[in-house]
Amino acid sequence: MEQMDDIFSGLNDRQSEAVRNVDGPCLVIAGAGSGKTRVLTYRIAYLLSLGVPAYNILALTFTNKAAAEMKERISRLVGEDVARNLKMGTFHSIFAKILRMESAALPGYDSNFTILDTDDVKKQITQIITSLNLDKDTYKASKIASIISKAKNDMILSENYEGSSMWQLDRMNGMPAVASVYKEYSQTCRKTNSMDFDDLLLLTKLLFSMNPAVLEKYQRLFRYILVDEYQDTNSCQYQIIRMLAHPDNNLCVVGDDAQSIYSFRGAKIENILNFSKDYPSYKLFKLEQNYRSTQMIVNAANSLIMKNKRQIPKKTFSEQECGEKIKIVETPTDAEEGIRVATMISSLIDNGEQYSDCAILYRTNAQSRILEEAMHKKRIPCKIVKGMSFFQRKEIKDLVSYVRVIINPQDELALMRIINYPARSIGSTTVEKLTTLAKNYNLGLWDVMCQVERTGSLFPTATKTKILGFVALMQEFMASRQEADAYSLLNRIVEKIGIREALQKEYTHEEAHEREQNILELLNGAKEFVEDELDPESIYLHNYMEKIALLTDIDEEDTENPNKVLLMTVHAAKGLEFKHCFIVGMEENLFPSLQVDSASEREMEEERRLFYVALTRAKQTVTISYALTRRKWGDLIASAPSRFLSELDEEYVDGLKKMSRFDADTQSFGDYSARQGGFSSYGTQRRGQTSFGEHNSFRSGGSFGQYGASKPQQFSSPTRNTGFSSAPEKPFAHYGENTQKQQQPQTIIPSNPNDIAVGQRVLHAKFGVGTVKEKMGEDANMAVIIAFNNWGEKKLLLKFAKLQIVEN
DNA sequence: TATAATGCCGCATGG
DNA sequence: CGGCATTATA
Repeated sequence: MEQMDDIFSGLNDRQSEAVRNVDGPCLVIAGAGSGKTRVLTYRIAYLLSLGVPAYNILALTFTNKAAAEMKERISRLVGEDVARNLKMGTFHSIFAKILRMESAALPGYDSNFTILDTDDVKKQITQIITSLNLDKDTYKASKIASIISKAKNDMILSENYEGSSMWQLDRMNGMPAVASVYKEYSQTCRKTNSMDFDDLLLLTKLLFSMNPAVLEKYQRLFRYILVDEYQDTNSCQYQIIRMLAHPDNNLCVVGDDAQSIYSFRGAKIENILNFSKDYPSYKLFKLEQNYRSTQMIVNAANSLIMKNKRQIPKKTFSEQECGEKIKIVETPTDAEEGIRVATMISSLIDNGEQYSDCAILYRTNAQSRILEEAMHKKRIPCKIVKGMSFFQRKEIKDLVSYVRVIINPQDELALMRIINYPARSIGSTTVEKLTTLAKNYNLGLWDVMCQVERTGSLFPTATKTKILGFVALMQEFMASRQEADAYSLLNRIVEKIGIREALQKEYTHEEAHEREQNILELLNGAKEFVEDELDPESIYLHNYMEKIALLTDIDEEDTENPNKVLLMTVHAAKGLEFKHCFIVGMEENLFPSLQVDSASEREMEEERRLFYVALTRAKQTVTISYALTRRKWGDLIASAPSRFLSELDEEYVDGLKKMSRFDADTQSFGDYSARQGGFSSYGTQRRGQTSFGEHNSFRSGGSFGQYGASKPQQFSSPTRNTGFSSAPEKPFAHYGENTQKQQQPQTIIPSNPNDIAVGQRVLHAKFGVGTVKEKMGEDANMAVIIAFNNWGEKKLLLKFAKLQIVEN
């Protein structure tokens, strides 16, 4: 216990209470940078010190990174020997292990099931859509995949899908056959002994709810449960936790509702908001002191997040230095934005900072390329985190597919991938015949291949020989998978199938070399895995596969120069911290994303939380930038500053005032377009998105004043420099109305703009009724300032505003 | 059957 | 623009 006293001396009072309170339900609201991981690890150490066996403690995280960090920190506290026995890992990995153990209770599955990644799922669904003769334009695989995923997150099984509200929605959207695709997909998964990521959760939920004895076994095993990032749990995870914690409810959930950013994959912020209802005897601990960021950053972030209505009240604060104000930077183009950021980083370096002190955060991965280019231009070493995941690379997927088939021969996605790669003359006609046979005899593709001798004269002898040769090759691997360790077997596979030779043939020298390096890296990973594994029973290929199936990236920092600027999405940055953060692309239709429905408060609040996450990654400085124009699919489009910028309290921000107003008088936007010269060229218009060119239109939502109508708009005037209204004098003066009233768009019969006069009462689709205060500019640039009842004064361009004169 | 050429479509966010 | 799937051609 003396050791424990030391531990407590490193904690503040709140943290210490949260650590000591081990019995019963407990909710720890951990603000950004408040020492969340510290509390979790110390709590586990404390439990161990009380005599709770390690194997009785279950700790669930969302990311491998978080799990690894926690493992390491606990090992340091209690030693590796003890820490090894903790049940700690991501939801997906822990549940996958349980499902393998209990596969006997899962109809259709055995313990060797394959875990499908998103690409596999899409491929599988594409096949099903084709086989059901559905129109692949109406039924887009990615869309269907996300519908099915959503159904699974909401625990709607394929057999119950028909008649559900989702099914009704499909019908309204002209996709009544999603139900059949879902059914067929589930059957295929079972037939091929495969599960997707959602199944790992859903099937665990089903396993427990349908097998009380199994559930009880795990309830007894997991006597103390800790859940990290509870605000990101979905319905499935929530239910499983609830079941497992029963009846003692020694459940400690840690999270921050202000950082809930995963609703797109089913996370329900209600889970954390309603914890008190689910567990009335719960204890609440709020960690509100931020040890990471300057006061300026914490205050600015608070000023933003207070705009969200749905949240647990808390006041985070910092006792660090006051710090510099947040800087806002405007550039004419996205390319220049990158250069500006690079220049700023260079001057930080000149002042003695390290590259690794800096991170560039963006909303979408698509932004990474141009930033990377800018870094290269300015000779700044950088690394894109998760640009393309290691395991997504073609050569790795190919090799992994061999492993998948060796472990699970029913895995047809993998089998199809490798059946003729590297080329072995089993072409598409042959494969087609084989799949037809499989269908007719209701067998797996692999089974048919094994029995190809019995197919009479269907195949030429040469073809039969090829097939049998492949079968023999694979069987040889299968036979040794319990004997040879993962590394030696993988090595043998690489040699025998001749994948390196195939790469040499396929690609140029350099590219082939790079791809070979990736293969070698996978081999190295396997070698490390085998060497590090202490349990001699867990060094086999399926053990390694289990590990990598749930990995999305590989750590390669150890050997390389770690002093690099990191580029990543805000989502990827969650949980990390950097001395200097550059948040780029802070524009309407990018951040907040184009995809979010401006009218949906729920979605907008999540975007705001995402911005909050971005801000709170920084320890010392935050620089936010946006570009006035941006290339998308090669087309130039206009952007307006993000509405979130105006939501930051001016007190903590530099540059808010200087932001581009685009108003008629300054001609600022016109200047840019002239200088860029790009606007006058002809672009193409696709799918309702407009680019500069034939319509000289732009899809920006306009400025703060107009953001209610921020979806891409099409304007038909050749002048574009005045397409934005000016920012309101007091950006937040009318905030309350903005978020609280979801006004129904009103039907507007636009009056002749020439009839609009000062003093007149007018109706606007978004802003409702207001009085015309001032009329300015001339002709096409004619603008009016209108005082709206609920939205304050707005400056609108007459030709776009669609105003209806209201008779008094 | 293998490779080159063309065409289409995508940009959320991730385990 | 760039990746991937389908088609054209040898």
